[in-house]
Amino acid sequence: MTTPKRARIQDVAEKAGVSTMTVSRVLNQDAKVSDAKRAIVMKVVKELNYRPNVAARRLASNKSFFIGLLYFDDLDTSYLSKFLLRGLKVCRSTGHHLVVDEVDDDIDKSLASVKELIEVTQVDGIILLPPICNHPKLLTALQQANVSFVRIAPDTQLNLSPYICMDDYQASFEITEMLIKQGHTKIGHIIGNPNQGVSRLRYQGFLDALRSNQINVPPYYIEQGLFTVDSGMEAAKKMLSLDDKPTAIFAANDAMAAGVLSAAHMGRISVPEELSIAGFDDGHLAVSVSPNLTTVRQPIQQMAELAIDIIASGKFSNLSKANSREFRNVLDFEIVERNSTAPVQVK
Amino acid sequence: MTTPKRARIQDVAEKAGVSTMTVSRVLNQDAKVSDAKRAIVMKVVKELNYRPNVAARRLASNKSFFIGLLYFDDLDTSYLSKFLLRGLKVCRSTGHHLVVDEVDDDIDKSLASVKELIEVTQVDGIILLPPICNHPKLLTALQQANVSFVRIAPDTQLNLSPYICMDDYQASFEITEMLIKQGHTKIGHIIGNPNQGVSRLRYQGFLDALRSNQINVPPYYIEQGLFTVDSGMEAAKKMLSLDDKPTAIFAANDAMAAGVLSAAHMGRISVPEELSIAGFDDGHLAVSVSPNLTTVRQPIQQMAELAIDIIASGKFSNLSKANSREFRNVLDFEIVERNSTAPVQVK
DNA sequence: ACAAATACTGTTAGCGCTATCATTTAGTTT
DNA sequence: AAACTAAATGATAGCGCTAACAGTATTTGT
Repeated sequence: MTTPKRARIQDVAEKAGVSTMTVSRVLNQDAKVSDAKRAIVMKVVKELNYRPNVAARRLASNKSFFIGLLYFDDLDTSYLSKFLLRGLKVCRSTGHHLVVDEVDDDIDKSLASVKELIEVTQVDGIILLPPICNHPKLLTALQQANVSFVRIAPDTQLNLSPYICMDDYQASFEITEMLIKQGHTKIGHIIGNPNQGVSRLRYQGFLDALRSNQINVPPYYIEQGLFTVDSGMEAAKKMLSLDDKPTAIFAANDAMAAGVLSAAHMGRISVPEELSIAGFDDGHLAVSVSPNLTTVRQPIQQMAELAIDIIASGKFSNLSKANSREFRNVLDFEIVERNSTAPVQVK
Repeated sequence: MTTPKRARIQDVAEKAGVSTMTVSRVLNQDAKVSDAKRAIVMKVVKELNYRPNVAARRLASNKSFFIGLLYFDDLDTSYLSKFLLRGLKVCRSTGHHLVVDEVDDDIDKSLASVKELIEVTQVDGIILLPPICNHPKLLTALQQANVSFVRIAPDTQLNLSPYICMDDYQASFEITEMLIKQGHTKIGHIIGNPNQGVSRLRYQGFLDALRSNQINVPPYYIEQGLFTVDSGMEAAKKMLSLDDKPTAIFAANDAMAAGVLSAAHMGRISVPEELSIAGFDDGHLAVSVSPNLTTVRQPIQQMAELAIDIIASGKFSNLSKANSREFRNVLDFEIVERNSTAPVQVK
């Protein structure tokens, strides 16, 4: 019965012929270690398959190793779960612990809950998902509590904290151009919830793609939506009841695109033959409807990794300078072509 | 600048006039404490707003306070995220930490990953979501590793571990009866993935509801599906191309019901006027399609709470006896009526 | 009434790691 | 080369909690 006891820092220290502190320093990226010792320590760590005991480290260092994750209650579960799962995975490797909390419209109650969370868990930092990453009261509260935070896809006060986003404008531009390349000129757009900045960016990208291709669309090809399935359906119903129907509709997210699809079904309009539909997000809804949606894939997992890395590595102090390279992180997106779009049918 | 330092166990002990061990015992539900001392300790804990330091507790008790959560990669994200979010919430209150891992078809690789997880994190227990809670190799591996585990909705080897489920048969029976009460007699059913036991149970509930209402349906009203949107659509296409169409279709999950809906749209069949559709699960898909689906709500959150409680409380030793009350947990479901079902139209 | 079992409470010694400060070594200056 | 500074390393003392055992009070049995 050989119980393969876990190696402790002392075992590593002894085998490497150094003190435990030196091992600790190597493991914590402390600069003050000679390259020679660093190398041998690393070697022994590998050999012994040593992994620091998180609890001991936490106890001794008085850091919580907790990271808060705040999201708004109407956030798409697909977005959330992608972020969460990757986040949990990264946390596992760094020994951190995600503390997830929901924020809702009752802002006072939510603020209280967030404060409680901070106090109880002593989080090392907080990640704010959209759209609450723009909530002024919340941001103020976090600053007052003196907690570091990283925001995902914020659209206001960009100098307030490090943030991670993708280029919504560019993605929107490109997916619109894709429709144009397929021969579409009558392209409609359903704008997202006006409370969220991305709606504006996506709308702008759409407009600019049209302009740079010398295409004009009439005002009734533009509808205001709310990022919900229903709002997309309503908007599409209007457009599709026109005599001069669009041949393609680009909705600012997948949920609204799904709504467009429903409207098309009801109106006996076949997709993609008579109408191409493009969405945005690539959540799981995109492949749950038929036909599957052409859409923009957001790099959610990468965002999660980066966000946690920023907090976990404690890069915050240097990041306060809003100009640091790591302060603004703009990640790449990907356009996913599926069956809801096709070249215009020539009659 | 009064930094409201966190109270330690010693502060509580002193104020309560007892030793730290007594406080510890009270906090850890140890029986051997007099009611009088227990009461005063509790009182002081409240007064001081004392919360045990998780790291210290973990270090001293040599328990990991980690709980593993294993899921299969094609599990509906809505199911997963519901479970996860509630689980994380409960964990926060108990000081535990969820470690989530995905299992896929490559069973050997997955087993290795699970073993690694167990070794690295020293989990106190593992929660298995369906359908992997039935995987023989995995179960064997866990037993060999001597890890406690709780299964959610298992359908084989029920004596192997504590489990939590709902009465799929009964729910299926009731939702079918609901259709019958609405006047439907031509009711179709799409069976779920035959690899998952719940498919059988739901099918059986459907059949028995018909039988107990003296309704007969022809064999071509029953189709085999795979729990996917596509399989539901294909199955529905067949049924809806019959001369003698059903007036209602009950699909064994929401994804297939969404497929039925797509098929109906394509076939220009209006829902619910000409066809009622019922699903099962009440994931977020149920309200993303139009019309929203009538379905069965699974008590996922409750399952998560219970599962974690079982592991966190370490009730395992006594639970080994398969007959213990806490071993088998069957929770209540709820039938959610939405707009995809309606009384039969009289012609 | 006294031994023996039982119920309760306290004492002590770490758990594995890092902060802090003391010490040693290497590098510079004059 | 002595005197000083800076860099690298080590020794020590906990972090806050619980396991293990040692008591002390209470109850039970005979």
